Amino acid sequence: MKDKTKLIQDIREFNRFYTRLIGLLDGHLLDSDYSLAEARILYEIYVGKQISASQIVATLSMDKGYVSRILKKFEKEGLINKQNFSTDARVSLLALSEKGLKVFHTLNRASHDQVDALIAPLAVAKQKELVMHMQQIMQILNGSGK
Amino acid sequence: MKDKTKLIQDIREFNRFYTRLIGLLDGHLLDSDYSLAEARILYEIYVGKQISASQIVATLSMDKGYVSRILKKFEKEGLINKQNFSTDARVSLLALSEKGLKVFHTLNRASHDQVDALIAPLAVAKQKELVMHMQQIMQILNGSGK
DNA sequence: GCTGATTGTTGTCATAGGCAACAATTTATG
DNA sequence: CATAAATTGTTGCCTATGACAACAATCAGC
Repeated sequence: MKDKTKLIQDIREFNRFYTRLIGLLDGHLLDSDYSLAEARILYEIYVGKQISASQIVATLSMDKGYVSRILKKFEKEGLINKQNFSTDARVSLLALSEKGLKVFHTLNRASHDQVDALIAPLAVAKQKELVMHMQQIMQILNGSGK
Repeated sequence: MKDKTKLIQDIREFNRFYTRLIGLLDGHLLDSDYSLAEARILYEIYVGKQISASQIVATLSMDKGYVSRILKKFEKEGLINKQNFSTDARVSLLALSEKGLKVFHTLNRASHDQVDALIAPLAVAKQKELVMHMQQIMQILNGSGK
């Protein structure tokens, strides 16, 4: 069982590597008016279509007070619409407004371009290999690539 | 060139996946007395053996004022030793003290155990596959797996 | 020797974001 | 059915995070 330690060390090396990479991507991205947390929440609302605050809290592992404040800000800026959830009066279902969609697309484009620049130097075959490895990792770690 | 967009989307999905994963690992880890930034700096000093503050700033992409303060705290707590660098009076070379090593090993062990728990459910063959994919990704992205 | 770059320190400040108390509601349990 | 326990979301409070700029000391190049 000695080389289990080696495996773990290798994984942690990758974690450090990817922490740095994501840090660079996210960091440069944030010349926008929105924080990383805000961008992630915006993304969750976008894909969730009709999503509750507690779902966002769960999937992003964020503090519910923090999320509540950000959502309030979004609402004040007119980025989201709230809608009552039929069977539970405590929850509202959130969706992006037109303006919210515009902001999302702006951030989305910037993030897209970041990744584009990252893989631009690679041959297309390498790019495909890269994605394949990523999907394999997701599949191994949680049993689903999607 | 339509499927370059698809590739980029897949990469970004992996980035979100791994952001969440690292967030969970790091988050749970921080029941310690040290912040994530402090742990990362401690790690850099550990592997760098004799490392300067500016090197830490460069490799971790952190603000130099921020790093300076953390190093001052480390020094006050007796975690590191400073040593004059022969050919440049501005820089000090940093190394972990005995106490610093102890703290590092504590954090290191906790981080190790986190990863251990993560891969524990997997068959050994799957664990090896996982590491292989990670190393491939590092190699593709920066031309070196180490 | 002077000018510009580099290393590190410090002051200042905005914000991020955790924690706990709370009201409103829903669910479970007797 | 009534009461207890759990859940959703809001808010107050507070500390740590971490950016930015000004600065002194030193170093490198012309």
